[in-house]
Amino acid sequence: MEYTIQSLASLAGVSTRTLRYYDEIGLLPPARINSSGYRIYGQAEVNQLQQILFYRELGVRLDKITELMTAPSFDVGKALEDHREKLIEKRDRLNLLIANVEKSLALTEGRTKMSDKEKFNGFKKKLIEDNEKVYGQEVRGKYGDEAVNQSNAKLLNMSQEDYEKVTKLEQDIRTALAESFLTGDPESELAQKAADLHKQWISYYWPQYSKEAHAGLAQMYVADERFTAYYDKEQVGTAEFLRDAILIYTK
Amino acid sequence: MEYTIQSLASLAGVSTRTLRYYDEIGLLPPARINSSGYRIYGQAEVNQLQQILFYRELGVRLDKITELMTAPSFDVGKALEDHREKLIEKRDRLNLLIANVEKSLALTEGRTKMSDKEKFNGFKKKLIEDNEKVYGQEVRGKYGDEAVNQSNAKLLNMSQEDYEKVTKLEQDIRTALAESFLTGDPESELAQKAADLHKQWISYYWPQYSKEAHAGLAQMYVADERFTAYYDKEQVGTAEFLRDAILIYTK
DNA sequence: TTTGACCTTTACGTAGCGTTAAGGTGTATG
DNA sequence: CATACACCTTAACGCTACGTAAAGGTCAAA
Repeated sequence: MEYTIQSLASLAGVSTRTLRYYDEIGLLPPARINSSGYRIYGQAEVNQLQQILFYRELGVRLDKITELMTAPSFDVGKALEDHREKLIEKRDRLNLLIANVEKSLALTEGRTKMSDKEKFNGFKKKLIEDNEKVYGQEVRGKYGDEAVNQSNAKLLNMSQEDYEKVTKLEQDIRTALAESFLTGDPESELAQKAADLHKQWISYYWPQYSKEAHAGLAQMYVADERFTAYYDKEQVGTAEFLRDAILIYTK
Repeated sequence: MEYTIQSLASLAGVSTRTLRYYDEIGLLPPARINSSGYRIYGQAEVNQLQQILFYRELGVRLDKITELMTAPSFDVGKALEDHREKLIEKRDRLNLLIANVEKSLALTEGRTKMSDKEKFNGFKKKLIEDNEKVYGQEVRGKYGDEAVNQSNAKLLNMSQEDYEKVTKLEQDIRTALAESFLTGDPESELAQKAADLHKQWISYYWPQYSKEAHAGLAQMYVADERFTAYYDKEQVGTAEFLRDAILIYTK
């Protein structure tokens, strides 16, 4: 299949000016020039353009792309794998930004607090600076990075202060629960304190607190074995006890 | 908290040149100038800068940003919601690109075929062209409040029949989730199906279903490591993916 | 008092095109 | 046949969002 400049441009979603410019700088010369001086592109150019657009999407400068693609060691398969990795990183960054915007929304509604540092989560793009390392060199970390990335994402989104509070709340809940469980009375002051702590705790994670949802979660603490196992770890029956305390609390 | 130009720059991950330029074009003048002529930024400027960076991330031109943010009708909450929407669109585009690169990889290995048109999937960005529509206009569809489900409270004790249904639902969710995760797109039909199945599932436990509570639970799926561990057991990132799917589902 | 990390303004440079302008080519239609 | 019209060409200037000096004030610590 052969393409004129416009047909290739509209195929790829770029302007004809862009294609002429890429020709001008030697990044993507057409396969041939016909008798009227028209640029004619072929299959190889289609594939090269795709490569170029991947690099461009990742913020690589055009002269760098030229350098990379004209190198004798250029390996399409390897390049594609690099693209994949970088695109996933970029998506992760976007996920951070989305988490950021969501927390900022909660902030405007007074549902949470946010440190100034948090407000710029996801914006700092070492990504582009790192392009040289990634595309210039061979070595890269393994896929384990992704797991680390994602687990960090949730912590990053929480200020250090918040994180400490949440951790302390978890501890307090466990203590209050263990003690009040001994009384056997979910209406007792201590059991209700545990329920209240629990409310505070979920308030860190939920966009807005409601009694119904809290009660619903309590039901699930018994229905869902994941929870049951967690709460009953020390003492069988604790999950059920907490559920009862919360049901009373939210009544 | 007050910031000098450099402290704000490093906080936000931009250059001091950028901040001076933003001052120069009237996009972000400092809160005040001290006796030595230094720019001093305050809390309001921190928040404005965050807004600016969101717009910039989405490819909005600086003069347009100035125009938007100095308008008397500018509403931070509304802007943030727009950001969220556009960021999600951008992430969707990235997911397309990732799918594209993966298919291209398969192509180089001779495992598949690919039309020239497919090769540019995800590159065409109507995104930026649409910015005016999204940011230029005021009116946005307000998501209509769904009539509250006034059904009776669910009984904790399930019938044998219910139990089987619930067990099957759990299995279905896992399957739908695992499959849709591969697409990487929480808006995909399959991912939304998973979210719907999840709704049915919690409806067995909750006294009444509400979108807010559902969304809240979704948040917790990422925030609470018990859930995260459960969903990420087979595939890291699944909890996050489910959260995104539910957040879209409940929007 | 000197160092060195800050800050200032001014000004020129740049990447990656967008946008005319002035003109040639190809073909379908009156 | 001509003429309209959608294509193509080169040339050249313009633009955005800064990067990068250069030349010089400010300020806390040594």
